Amino acid sequence: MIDFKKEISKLVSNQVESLSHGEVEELIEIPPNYNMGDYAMPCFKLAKAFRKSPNVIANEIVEDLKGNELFEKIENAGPYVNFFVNKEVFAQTVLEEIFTKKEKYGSQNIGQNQNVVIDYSAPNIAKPFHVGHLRSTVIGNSLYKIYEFLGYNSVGVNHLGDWGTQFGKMICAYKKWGNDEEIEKEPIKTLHYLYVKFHDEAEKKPELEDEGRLWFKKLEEGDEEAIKLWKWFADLSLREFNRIYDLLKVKFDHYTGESFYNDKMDRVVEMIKEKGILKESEGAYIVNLEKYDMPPCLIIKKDGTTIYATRDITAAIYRKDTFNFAKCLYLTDYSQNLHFAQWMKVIELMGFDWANQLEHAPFGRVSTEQGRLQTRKGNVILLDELLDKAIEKAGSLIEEKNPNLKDKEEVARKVGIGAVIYNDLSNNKIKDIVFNWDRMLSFDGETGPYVQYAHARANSVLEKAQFDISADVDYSLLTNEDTVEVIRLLEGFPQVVVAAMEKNEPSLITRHITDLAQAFNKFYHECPILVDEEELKKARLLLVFAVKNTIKVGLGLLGIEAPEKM
RNA sequence: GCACCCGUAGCUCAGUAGGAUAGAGCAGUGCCCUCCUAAGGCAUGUGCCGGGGGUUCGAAUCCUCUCGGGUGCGCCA
Repeated sequence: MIDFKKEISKLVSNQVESLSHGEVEELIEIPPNYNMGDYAMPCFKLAKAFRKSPNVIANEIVEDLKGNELFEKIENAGPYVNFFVNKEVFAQTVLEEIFTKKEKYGSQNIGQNQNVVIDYSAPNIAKPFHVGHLRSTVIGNSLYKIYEFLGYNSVGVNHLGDWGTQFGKMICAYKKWGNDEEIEKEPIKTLHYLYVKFHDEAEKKPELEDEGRLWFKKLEEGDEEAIKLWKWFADLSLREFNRIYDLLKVKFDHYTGESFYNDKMDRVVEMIKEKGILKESEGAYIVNLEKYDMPPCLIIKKDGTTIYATRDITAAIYRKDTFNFAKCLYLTDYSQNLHFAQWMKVIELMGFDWANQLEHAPFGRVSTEQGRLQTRKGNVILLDELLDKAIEKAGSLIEEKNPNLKDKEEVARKVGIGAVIYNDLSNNKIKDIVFNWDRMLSFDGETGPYVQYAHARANSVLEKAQFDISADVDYSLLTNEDTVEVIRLLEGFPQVVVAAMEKNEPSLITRHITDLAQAFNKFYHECPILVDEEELKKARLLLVFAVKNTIKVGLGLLGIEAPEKM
């Protein structure tokens, strides 16, 4: 595949001796408007070195570059040199590449099989799975696929919140008010009700708190009854979580939650102590981080028990030992920024040279118009409810628009879920989200269904054509503006995937395939595909194939399915 | 109080390793289905880019101050 940017750098650096390849490549940009060319090079920065005005320099470069077959025109526009690529060559290089690579278009072996551990989702046992948890789940799932696509070996870890004082409280509440039948019927709802009730009661009778802590102590000491109940709660919760993961098509390689590290923390605390950085303070043990402008990292609480930082440090060491990762990524909301900065600094202070391979990728928080999501106060939007509503809406739209569709239920699931995932992956992840049902269930404009629809349309044309697609077409037929715009977006896709990985930002892909769908819809409207002229039909079908293929790859990287029909 | 993040059109947001006239979608209005899926396309208006100052040939983008919102700051995770 010809890289036009590189070709320009080559040309210019050959002409202008004092400039290297790389230097030129950094200067090249894409003009705000295509009537100014496909690529442009501003000459301001050369003005000083050459002691000439940028306009004169641009003009001279243009004179030197005349007559290159890759470009139909190289023009001087004030201080800019504008490059217009040869559209035929451009179409050929892009479409041949896609036709050859197909579902691998955009993939690369950047990772060289190195392991990347991705820690995502991590819901709390016995608590409802609400829209707040959705973000970590879908962002992590998407990054999992993106890293794989770029040649890494992704390891997905669900670091379940399955340990802590809260489980002592749960057991206590269960012993007092629990009913097995109700729990089996609606596990999380009932368990969560018990948990809330416990807190309400504890406000009146504080001694309940002690009782809860006692049960947690029993749990930590391996008390048979406590363990049995804890395990029961965990199994019930997981069963419900898995229903959601199945709907979302999200998978994990490991479900090693917090409890997994119980017997591994002593050794790590010992290591911190040996390094001489563990200090006693106010009855607890900390690592002082004053030097790094951070509050201390708490390792051991006053009562001798561990805390989540201890578990995170332990888990990181375990993961390094087990997977020898090149990178370990954590997807949580930004309220944990300080926590991650602290314990990662501790890893560094422990002398682990891989500390810089740990990376926290924070995202924004979800709230409702009523304010923050609070499970305890009932201000939650449950994920099952959201997913069900989205699927239901997709279903009724199918009834309305395409009642003869096959596999209606399956398509409704793909479209409904697609809308929800897309919604979460469409903006920069750091932005907060105020949940809004109308927005979430909108299927028009920049939405998942819009992109899926473009894909289904493309597929439909290909099916109707009954034609063996080939890359042996007359590329001079693919040079009108609506067509070229589509090809430009196809061409840009691989770089966007890389950027999405580098910034841990799936939304870059979301935006790009939305633009592609948009350009395709326009092309579809303007340029009839199944025309009588065989050569034109053949050429356009190749383009349609390339679009369908690229949208499908892009959606796949987001964890969104692409129905063939909808 | 200190630290970090966010502030762009009525709403939701792109654009921020400085570059040419700041872009989409939604909402509103008006067109387009004898034509490959109208979940679509086309047209139409809107911007002290929160505000002041600075750096620069050039700032939504960098620096600084300031205002508004969010988050965090020792025994929850």
